[in-house]
Amino acid sequence: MSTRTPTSGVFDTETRPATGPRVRNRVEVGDDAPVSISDRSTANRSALNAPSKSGSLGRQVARHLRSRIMQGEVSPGARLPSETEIAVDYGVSRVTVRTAITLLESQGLVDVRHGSGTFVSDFGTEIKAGIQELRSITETIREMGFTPSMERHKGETRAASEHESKRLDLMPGEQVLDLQRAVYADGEVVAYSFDVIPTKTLDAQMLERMGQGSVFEVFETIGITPARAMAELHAVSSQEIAWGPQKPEQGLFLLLDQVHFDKDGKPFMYSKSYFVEGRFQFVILRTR
Amino acid sequence: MSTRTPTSGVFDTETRPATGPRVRNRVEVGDDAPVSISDRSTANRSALNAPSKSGSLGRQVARHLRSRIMQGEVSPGARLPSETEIAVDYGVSRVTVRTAITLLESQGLVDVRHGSGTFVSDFGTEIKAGIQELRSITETIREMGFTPSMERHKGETRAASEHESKRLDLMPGEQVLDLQRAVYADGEVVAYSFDVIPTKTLDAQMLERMGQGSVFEVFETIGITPARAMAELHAVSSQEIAWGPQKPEQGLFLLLDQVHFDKDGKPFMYSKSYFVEGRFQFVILRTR
DNA sequence: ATGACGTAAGTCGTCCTACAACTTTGCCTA
DNA sequence: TAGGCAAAGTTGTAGGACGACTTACGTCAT
Repeated sequence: MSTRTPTSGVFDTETRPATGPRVRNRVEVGDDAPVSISDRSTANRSALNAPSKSGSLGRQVARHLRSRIMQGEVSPGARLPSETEIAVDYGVSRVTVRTAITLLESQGLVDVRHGSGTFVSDFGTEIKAGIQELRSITETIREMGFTPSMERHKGETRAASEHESKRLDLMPGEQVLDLQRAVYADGEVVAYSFDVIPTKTLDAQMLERMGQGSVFEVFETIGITPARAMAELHAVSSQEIAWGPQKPEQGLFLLLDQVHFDKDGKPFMYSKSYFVEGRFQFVILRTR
Repeated sequence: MSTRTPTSGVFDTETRPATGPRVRNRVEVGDDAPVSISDRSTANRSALNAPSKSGSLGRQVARHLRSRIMQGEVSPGARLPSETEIAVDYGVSRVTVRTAITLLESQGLVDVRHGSGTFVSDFGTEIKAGIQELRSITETIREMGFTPSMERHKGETRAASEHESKRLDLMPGEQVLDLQRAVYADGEVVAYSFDVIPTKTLDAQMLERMGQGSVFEVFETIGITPARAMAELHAVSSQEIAWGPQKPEQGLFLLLDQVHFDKDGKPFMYSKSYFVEGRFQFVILRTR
């Protein structure tokens, strides 16, 4: 056996913080001969069924490992089980585990050291507000522990401008939904959002719902899944952007100018998000 | 043989745009038995020696593939050679090629489709100024096709401020090198760089060289390799930042406020880079 | 001639086994 | 006690094999 006894079982580390009750998943695999050293073996194979059905096996494992790390099952700086252990745990090959870990490493979440092990990055868990991960503003606000809300300032259909139709790959003069909203976190305005959405793929009912809740939720109901976004960053100083009683005095914003693409590479939304400087912290983990 | 003849040899694709003269790398390996079907075999194995000596083999291959893609050897949307072909070409195993491609995929540079092939992302090549990849400003400028240059405005040692010593994990009052420089691209100022470097790990000679060329090159000579940077983004409007004849009038900047860490997680530099709004395009590819 | 279908080839995804390179620990020796 | 050596553990790379998926092409019935 190990002479170092670093981490023995299924993600329990010596420096583990107070974690919630470990959910033991029933083993319902049954295809390969179970190694079954004791109870704790191929325990997480079944866990890959639930919400992470999509994508390759490696991606599924990556997603699952990621959520476990984010939930604090392993404290930053602590070592993960060896690749072999994880492979046995999930009932997959070591190759699959490696692709998963490579993915996590490229996201800056873990730190792989040759001959030593894979460690949870010291920052890793802080990057929740990171830009590079594609998630909606409200989602990000919620993850940061605030309560997000929206106020619709404008919502009408009009012809797309030349610039917009170029970005969205539209014919000139095509109709778009012009959505202007203020984004709040705990009642304080943090951003002004200007979204432009082609109406050709939407019916009247959809148009109405767009104004209300999360835009992305509506897209999901019609089978459009955001896969990528091409974003530009700019500093903007202007009095023409904000409105309302909480309009910031100095008019200084960080602009996220981006086009959203679905999984087929088709653009489906063009949005300009003006973040009030100082109210919203953008953190990026840059890696080699 | 292939009945489809998609791409045959070493990265030549049917839809390739007008690329510059293909630089054929001399084969100067000599350690492993050359397969040598003709000229075009294990051609790129040697290419991994030159500037990309560091990191695992997979990373080296990734770096090399990346530069080839960036140079336009394959046009966006076109297919890369199969993993097997690339493996033979570089004289490495398919496993290594896969880790390389996984890396490129996570950076949004390529798009892997099961059963079909690996394709260069439509955006991919536009991300040259991407933030998430950790590279020096001068390096980025050079990759964009401009000629970078620097002008040192200030370079003196002083005691670290409280804020700086907190970021750099220093004792209060410790000495730091305060470096203030203007960054030019083709003679036009694009950024103002404020770097703070603890002097305890540097001797007098190093301090002098810091002001001259690339800061990162000096760090490399003393064995410090930048591995990560934790960056914050801000919009700044101020007249106190720039200097010189090209000082921008409106004083609007995009601030990249970042701490650099080496591979051991130790901070070794704190820098504020003020990019003149409009002169430098920040593009981020956001992925799920 | 044309359209649907099956087939075959190509490519990525996963698995297995083995070994090399590296790191850490701990014991052994001088 | 200090130094070095050996062993065990871990990640990196290799080679071969097969499954899953995609695409092009030829065949066959209409």
